[in-house]
Amino acid sequence: MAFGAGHHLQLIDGSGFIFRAFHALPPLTRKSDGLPVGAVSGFCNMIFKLVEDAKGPDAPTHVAVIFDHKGKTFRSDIYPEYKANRPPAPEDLVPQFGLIRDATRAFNLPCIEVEGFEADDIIATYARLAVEAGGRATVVSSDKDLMQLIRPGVDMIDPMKNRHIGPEQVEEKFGVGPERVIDVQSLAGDSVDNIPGAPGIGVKTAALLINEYGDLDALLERAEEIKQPKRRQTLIEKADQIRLSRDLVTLRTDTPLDRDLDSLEVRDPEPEAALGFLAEMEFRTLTKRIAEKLGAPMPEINDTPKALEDAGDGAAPEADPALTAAFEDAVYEKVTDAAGLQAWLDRITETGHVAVDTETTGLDEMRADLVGVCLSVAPGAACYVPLAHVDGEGSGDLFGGGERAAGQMDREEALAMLRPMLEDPAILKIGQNMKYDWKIFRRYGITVAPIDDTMLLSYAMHGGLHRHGMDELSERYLNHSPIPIKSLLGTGKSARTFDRVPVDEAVNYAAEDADITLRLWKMFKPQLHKAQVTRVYESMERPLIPVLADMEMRGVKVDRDHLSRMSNAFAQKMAGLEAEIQEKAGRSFNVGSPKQLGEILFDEMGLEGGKKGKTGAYATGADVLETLAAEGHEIPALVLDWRQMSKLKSTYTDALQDHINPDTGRVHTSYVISGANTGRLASTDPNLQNIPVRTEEGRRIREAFVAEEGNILLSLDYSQIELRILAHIADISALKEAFRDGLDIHAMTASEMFGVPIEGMDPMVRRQAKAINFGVIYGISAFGLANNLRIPRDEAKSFIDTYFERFPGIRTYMDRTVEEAKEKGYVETLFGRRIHTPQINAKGPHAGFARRAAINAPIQGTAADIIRRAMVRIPKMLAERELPGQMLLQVHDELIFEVPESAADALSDAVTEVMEGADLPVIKLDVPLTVDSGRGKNWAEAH
DNA sequence: TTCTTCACG
DNA sequence: GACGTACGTGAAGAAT
Repeated sequence: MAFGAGHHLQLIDGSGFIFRAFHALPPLTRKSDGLPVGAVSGFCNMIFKLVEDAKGPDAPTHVAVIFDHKGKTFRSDIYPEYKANRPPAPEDLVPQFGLIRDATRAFNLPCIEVEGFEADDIIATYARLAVEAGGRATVVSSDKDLMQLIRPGVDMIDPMKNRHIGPEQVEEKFGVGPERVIDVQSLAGDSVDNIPGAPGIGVKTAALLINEYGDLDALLERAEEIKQPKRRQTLIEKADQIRLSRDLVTLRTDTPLDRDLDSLEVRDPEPEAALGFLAEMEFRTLTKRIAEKLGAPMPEINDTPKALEDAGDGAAPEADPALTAAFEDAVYEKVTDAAGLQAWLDRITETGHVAVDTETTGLDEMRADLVGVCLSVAPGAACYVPLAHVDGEGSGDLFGGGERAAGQMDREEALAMLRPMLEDPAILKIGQNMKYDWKIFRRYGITVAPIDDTMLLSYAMHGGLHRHGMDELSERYLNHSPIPIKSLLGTGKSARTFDRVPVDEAVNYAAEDADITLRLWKMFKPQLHKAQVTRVYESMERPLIPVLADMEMRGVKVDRDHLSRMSNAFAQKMAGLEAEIQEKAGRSFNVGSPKQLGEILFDEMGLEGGKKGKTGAYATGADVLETLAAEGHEIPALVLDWRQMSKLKSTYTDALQDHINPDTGRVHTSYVISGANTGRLASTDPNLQNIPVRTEEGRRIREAFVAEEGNILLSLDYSQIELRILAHIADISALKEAFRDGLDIHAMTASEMFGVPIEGMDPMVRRQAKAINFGVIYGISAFGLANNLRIPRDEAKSFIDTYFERFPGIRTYMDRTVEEAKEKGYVETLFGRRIHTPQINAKGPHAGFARRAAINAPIQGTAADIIRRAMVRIPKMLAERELPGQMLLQVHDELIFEVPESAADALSDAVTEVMEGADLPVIKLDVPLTVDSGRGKNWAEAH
């Protein structure tokens, strides 16, 4: 039945409630892990009360919970300063935004937001629609801005005070009736929202004037008649500003809406979902009350403080049988037409979340084409939408094949249908390695949001225990081995691309991936809080996806000719060296073969110092060859030269040319968010985090990384960030002071250790101190230091002893960290990232590795966290300040930007500010973070 | 597929 | 007492 007379729409101002409840209610945290849930609790109580009260003739027949969409609204376009002086949301409130949306869905209530509009506009629009349809509406809010909506058919309830707001209350507040509220607000302005109004006129005066002249237009027209000179002048001079204020305070009643009134019909809550959520929040009383009300059994609540629980033994958590059961029984549907797809979209709207997976023609997101899309809404319930399969089994050649396969939707039509769902802020899109799918959709003009990523959920919770690929996660947590992609595509020469896989074969593989992703999400998401890594995931993993995707899609311009010229030069030099080496060796052999080289040097030539490794081959690494060269042998020195040329040519000057995208002329790397255990990123295809810099010849490769015409490359890097973090974590006051005073940290260390003055210090002494400083970060050992400094081991040991004597805090830190790892099974960064250390209690040589890794992880990991935090903030900041220029690359402690020359100074200052403050507000380091910068037409100049 | 080597922070 | 080590990565080429 269509919404109309007799129907009653309840519009709940979700966003308004969040802020009011957060500030009005005492702080409340979840017992097991300290997650702030005060506003969530208040919200659930309110919802419960509304449901309770909703009996009898006044009961709402339709209901919706409305939220502000994040980001700017149309009001900022009219007036850029609108809400510009709003401070960011309190740290404890941020995680509750998402939780309250979760709560809404758990209670089976529609959760509505619209990009570019405020919740108030949506409420105003629905209220208008309800009245026009002959029904009525009740606004549930404490926000005075909504009082302008009150009229016959539109009521208001204050959920905080639990009282009705009618014309009398409005009169009390504004001195006028609801229909004149806009006029008063336009004059009085609002300092919270930064609405200017008429200077010097507050609500009292505004009401007086409006009551005297009837309405705002009349007042402005007859402003000359005002007796008080000051007031008169203001109203005449500021008429435009007052009209602008009116545009800002007037709520829009034409907000574009995805859902019509009928779709908001009241649905009964599903006890399982609602109680499950409440139990997860550990609201004992409320869970009990609602369980009774719904006539459902009280779920078990485990609120044992996490610290008391045995954690991190590496064992897989017990799986919910619903998630692991019966992959064989799953029925995967092939969607071939619009009606079929619409049915799935309807299911998704109802569920509020969906697992999404794309199938493409290749692994390079910048070049691969979309072949199909899979969707899953529940375990075992998934579909595949084939879009671009071609016929012709095994005929990727010139003849036959290439015909579009039958029974597929048109790609544009399907994407047009999927787009609203993929961009709907109220529908969560879940992916495994979502950055990949995000980029694919982005190339078709769709920006997927909001998103969750099972790979990153696993990374946040299980970092260090195992890798986070889908096959691994599925086997480990779902006890199911997915269909290998190779069984469809084949391997080697006979491999085909996914579009050549027959549709019916593709359905099961593709849909299974979406199914697995959904099951993993259902298992992982509720565990996030218990693992106490919600903040890590929410602030350093999830928001990084679009940031990195943008960087990768932008790419960096590379000068092919420069690389090509270098390749030729290297080829010539190598040929010369090769001839010389073979001549001196007396026979020809493969200079690139360590095995053959070892045999030449140590067997045929009989050089000393040949050591065989565990595979029985001689070691011929650079350190071995350097020792031999220093003894005066020619071949090792020549081989070292040859190796350098060979490395630079094959890995860089040749390979980078192949990575230049023909469409963009730029190189697009991929960052692996979950690649490194410590929280660092990894860069692949190509790796742009190991472009040479340490040798003169290698550095010239950086000249090939250039800025577009009129732009420059800007490099900003953290100075000594890991040592600063060490100084903070280990609380070494001498180091902290040195950093605060901007001293040369290695010289200072040497001075402290050896009692020599910094002035006129022997560079060798400083070098040794530097090696020790770095060694400490790596979990120092006498052997390693001796190797690095090429000094006897006992000498290295005495250095270390001296160091520990002078800085006893370092040893305390190392012992404490190893102890923590043994006890808990993980170590933590300052921002709460957990790195598991499953090998820490091992015996044998493994133990040493694990020990040093545990010592290093909090230091390297904290540095990685800091730059991640900066990277998440930078694009927002650049957009807010309207600074041109873009972030291109990250190299662990360095960010590289491309920026118009004219904006370089401004961008450099702004980014430096963000980077240097990236530890705030979660923690405040005892040492300053400092950022150095460089710039130039190419990366060599910028570094 | 595994090992060795070497590029980076 | 011997083992065999600096931490974290990815790519190329040879060997298996």
